Amino acid sequence: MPPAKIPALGYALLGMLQKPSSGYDLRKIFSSTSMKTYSDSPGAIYPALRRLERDGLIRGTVEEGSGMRRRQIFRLTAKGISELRQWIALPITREDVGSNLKTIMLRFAFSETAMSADASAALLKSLDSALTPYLQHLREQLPAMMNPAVPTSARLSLECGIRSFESLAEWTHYALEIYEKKGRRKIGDKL
Amino acid sequence: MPPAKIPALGYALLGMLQKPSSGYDLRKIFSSTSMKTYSDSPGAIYPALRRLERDGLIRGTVEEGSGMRRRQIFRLTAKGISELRQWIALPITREDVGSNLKTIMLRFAFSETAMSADASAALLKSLDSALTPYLQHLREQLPAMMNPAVPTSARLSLECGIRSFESLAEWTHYALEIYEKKGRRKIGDKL
DNA sequence: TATGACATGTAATCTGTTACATGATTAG
DNA sequence: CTAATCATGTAACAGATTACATGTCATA
Repeated sequence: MPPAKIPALGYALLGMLQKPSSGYDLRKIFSSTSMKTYSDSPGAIYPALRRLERDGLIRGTVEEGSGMRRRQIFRLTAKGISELRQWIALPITREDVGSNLKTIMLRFAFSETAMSADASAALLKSLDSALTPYLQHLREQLPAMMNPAVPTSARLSLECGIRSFESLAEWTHYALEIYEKKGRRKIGDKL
Repeated sequence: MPPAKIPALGYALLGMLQKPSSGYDLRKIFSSTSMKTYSDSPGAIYPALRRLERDGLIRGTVEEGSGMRRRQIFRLTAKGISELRQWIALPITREDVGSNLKTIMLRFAFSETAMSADASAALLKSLDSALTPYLQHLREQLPAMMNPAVPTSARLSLECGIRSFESLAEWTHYALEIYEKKGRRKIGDKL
């Protein structure tokens, strides 16, 4: 079996399955949070779960509690955990920042429980490195937009992008500080 | 023919076709800008153009310049222009802010040329109205994340979202100010 | 016991991705 | 002339959306 390409929805499911859940549980969580971007329709989630099970990344067991409705609980297999970790730890490129930001944030959100606080901090550093050249690239496009022939709304759209990535860079530094403090506290505890 | 659902890629093409272009031109623009989110592969763009033509929203004419390669130039039809305008002017809901932000920004970027500066300002006001309750909803989730059982990375992800929407709200006000200044200047010119 | 919410799914359709194919034109 | 690039596409496939289908359990 070659590595098998898993779409974003699949990884979102893997990440959520760090806590064993039924398809219905997952759907509820997806539709009530921003994860609904990855789809919250049964026609997407159930087939995706079946594919993950087919590929040996999760395993479902039918729960037979007395007086309970039939529910199938899915759990990560060892293979599923390692696939999830490998996906989280993927290096972040300039292109990712532009097109897969949501996925990057999802990886970060999962990183601490699936791996460690150190892995979370490493992801943030990787993001910061990708962010710097990306922001520079955006800023370089600004002078061309100052041409009066370019409509104001097009220039403002670019400015919106620049601001949002600046804000993301600030958050990255803020988040890194928190992990650094945590690290120091942990060392302090040992003394 | 019922209104015919047009996917995001279709609207992105309609917007870009405010300037008549060939499929190849469009592909180049898409792959060199952030529009690549809507796909830059020929297998998506050419079929999408054909669908738009089938629905009477654009019309292609083969260009026969001497010593030029065969190129088909697509233009918006009257129906295409009105479909584009109607899409741009769609009201913005709280849900849109969470899941279709990219599309909203695309609509804004097109708004001034396809409609007017007034329409751009109206879109910004609509965005601002949707943003306020959405931000409130995000902020309400924060206390639950302060529970030490919740991993830091999950809380930080939420904070990232809050910050990015705060920054978007600031940009909205900044952009609105610019349109208001423009409006005053226009009135001043008439005096 | 009937109504509605729970839990799971399927089928038709559409769109996008990937990878390949084709001819025409320009550069070396 | 031949290699690259321009400009246009096609075919096979995977995945998502929408809408519907099924049975189970709680409650009124």
